[in-house]
Amino acid sequence: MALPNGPVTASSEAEAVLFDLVDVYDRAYEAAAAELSLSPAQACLLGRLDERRGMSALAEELGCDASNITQIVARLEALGLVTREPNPRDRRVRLVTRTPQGDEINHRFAAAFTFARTAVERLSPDEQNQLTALLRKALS
Amino acid sequence: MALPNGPVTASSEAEAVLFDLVDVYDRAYEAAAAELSLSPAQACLLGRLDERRGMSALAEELGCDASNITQIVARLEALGLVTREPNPRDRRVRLVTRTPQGDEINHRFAAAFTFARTAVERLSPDEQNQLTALLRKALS
DNA sequence: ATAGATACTTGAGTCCATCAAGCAATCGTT
DNA sequence: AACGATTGCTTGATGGACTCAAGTATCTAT
Repeated sequence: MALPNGPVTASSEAEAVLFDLVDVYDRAYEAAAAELSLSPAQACLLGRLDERRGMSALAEELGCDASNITQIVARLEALGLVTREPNPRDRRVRLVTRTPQGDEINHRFAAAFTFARTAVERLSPDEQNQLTALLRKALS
Repeated sequence: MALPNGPVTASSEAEAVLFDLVDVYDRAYEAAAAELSLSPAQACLLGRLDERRGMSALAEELGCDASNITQIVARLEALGLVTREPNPRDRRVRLVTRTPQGDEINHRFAAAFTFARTAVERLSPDEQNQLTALLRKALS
């Protein structure tokens, strides 16, 4: 389990609840990945492959170094969840695609990561809209 | 930068905003730590030392293995931010304490991690209460 | 006094992450 | 068409976080 990203001292109740949320969310994500023997990074990457993508596109999207993607994709490939095919239109690019097995695992991961969904579902539709509006404002 | 913990597909707008929040929060935490040349785990641990604690207390509080704490504390000690003193009442225990320098760094980290604070401050007091209530309900 | 629990460390192994260096393919310019 | 620069990716090295298994020292309970 990754250590939580807690504030040193919360300056308000809202801030404390925010921290709780982030912590529980991250742990739930990690736990869901672990159920399928994936690391969070692997689960994340697998989830971004609804369309095939080049490695640098993934690196940019995920905000990390390309060589990091190389490693993670290599492990996913070794697990049979992903393939790397050359792009005929630009032979520098290697297109990453989920295998059928990768689709299956990705689907099961989506089912296992219930946290965000069930949290939202504890709220009425009205409350969901309020929450969305408040968070959007807080994030702006 | 750690890869984000995004849901495979968001089932609602609220869920998508939740994910955004977590992602931005985590990145801000990491960036604040990086400003002080700390890893997120180091910043987190340093923040838990307002009172001195034994290693296993820290491990339990943070939800990880004791040997992980040993390592992180060793690095913080090498940086001069923390000391390990034997507990005279139980010589198995090694009490971890922030040094004055550790206090200073911890204080600067708290100042650097503005994300949660400023996000909350974009809301009126009323809205802050609403948000707190909604998140509490969602987390229950 | 001894057996068992507790606190911590060490060592080995995996993964994530970053940086520097390198190769191959493409692009832009002339 | 050819050259240099850029782009896409990989490799190798390094470091931190994390886990597990094994080990030592101390404490507790009987």
